[in-house]
Amino acid sequence: MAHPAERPSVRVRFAPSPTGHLHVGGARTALFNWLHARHHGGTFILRIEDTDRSRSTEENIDFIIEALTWLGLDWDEGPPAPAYRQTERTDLYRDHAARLLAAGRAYYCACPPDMLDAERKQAEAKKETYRYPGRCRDRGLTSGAIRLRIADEGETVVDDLINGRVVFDHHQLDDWILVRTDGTPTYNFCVVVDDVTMRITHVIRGNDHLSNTPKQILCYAALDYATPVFAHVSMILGADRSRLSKRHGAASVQAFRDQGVLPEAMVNYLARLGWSHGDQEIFTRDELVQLFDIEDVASSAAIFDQTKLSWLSQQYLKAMPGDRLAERVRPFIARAGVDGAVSDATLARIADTLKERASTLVELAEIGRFYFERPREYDAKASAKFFTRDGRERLGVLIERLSAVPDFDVATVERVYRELTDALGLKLVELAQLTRLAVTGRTASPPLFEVLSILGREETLARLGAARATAEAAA
RNA sequence: GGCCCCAUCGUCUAGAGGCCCAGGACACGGCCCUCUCAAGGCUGAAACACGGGUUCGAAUCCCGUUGGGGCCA
Repeated sequence: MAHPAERPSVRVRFAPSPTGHLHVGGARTALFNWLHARHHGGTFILRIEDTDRSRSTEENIDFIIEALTWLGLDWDEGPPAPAYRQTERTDLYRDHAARLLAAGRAYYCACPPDMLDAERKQAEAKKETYRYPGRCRDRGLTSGAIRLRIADEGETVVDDLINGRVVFDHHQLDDWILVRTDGTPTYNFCVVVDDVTMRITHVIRGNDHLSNTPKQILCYAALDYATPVFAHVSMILGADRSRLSKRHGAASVQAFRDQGVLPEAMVNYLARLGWSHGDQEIFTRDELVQLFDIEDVASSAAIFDQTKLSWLSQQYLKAMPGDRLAERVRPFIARAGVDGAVSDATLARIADTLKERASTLVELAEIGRFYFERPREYDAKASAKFFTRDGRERLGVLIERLSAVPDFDVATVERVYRELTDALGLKLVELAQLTRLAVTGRTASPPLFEVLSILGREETLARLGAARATAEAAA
């Protein structure tokens, strides 16, 4: 039995390339890393793989940081601290290449590209995997590209926490390039050096890197470093089973943030995509941390289902207390071009009536418009039905009664309607729909008495009066 | 093209040889509740890709086929 102290603590990293917004697939990988770290009380590291200078921008780095922050995936090491970007680590790559060279585990290669090209084409024509034949292995060159020397025979095994044992025959591998002739290190080499120097214990990343893993394992060995444990997470696909991209609709974290999906819902959805715990669908963050095990992640690809995300988002909306929801929705009301100048307390009441009718904050702001704006027009079909001579009279009676009532709380307003319904020999629905149309312009809204009470007596009477005028004009 | 990964309802998944003529959730249909719309409750339809093995017994193990995805300066 090993003492806890003897077991190295878990160190994981999320290493995105800042070439755009944070993709939901990347977000899920980040989440799994974060959960793994938090579950084991380990360290979560953010590293920026910005070696692709042409596509990496400062703006994109900010986007990624913003998205991770929004999701609540905090990192223990990483930017803005220095040395967590590949462009700041070039010395490390050079030093490691030099070490490999000195130890004879790597060598310079001066084969001209067109020669290599021709050989590759030839192999392809023969339906074989192209392997660099190792021509420069023992030439003792002192310049050119740097290649890793690997054994011609044998196999390299990736023991993957998600995919199990994956065997690669060395006949499929070759002396790959660590550093290009122009001195720039290749992706696979940077990753190894970074993971090794950051003492990463578990590499949790996308499935698209599984094929690169044997090369990397050989590089760890050449450097005399222990290999980390690997876990390759499947990709997220669009409805047509191709890799999820913008053409499938929203594919980035910020797109969902802008739609007004709650980050809690996003995290929950992403966690459930490929991972599960019995029949449970809704998890608090603490539950996820407690229950998550990388080995329970499914190996098959998953299709991103916006509909289910919406459902989850609504579940979170519904469960959120009005006052907290009010804070969240304010910016979305402003963005909808609505003058939402009401007190926090009123907005909280408003939010409570809206929250089970919307699945995003954008929707919520939209369906709540009527609280802030008087109807500009009335639903045509409904006004034909309700703005009749009878309707006009009933509006008159309502105005009279509601003016006379001592309070304007929900119970009082409801009592007025119940009594009036009885007195006129009507069904509640008839007066309710008439009023709803008058007050909101539509036939669907949150519970009417709540709405009237929130609007207040003055505003209610004004809207009722306007509707009556419209009804008169139409008659 | 070579190599690698994957394959349970439309979708996310449970299922680690008998508990499964396959369970849950989203979406969809019906009913109930109800001042409308929702929400909620009940309920219905819906899947082990195909073909061979192994085994007394396979969704579960093996092989192949098909399909999808990925990697290949």
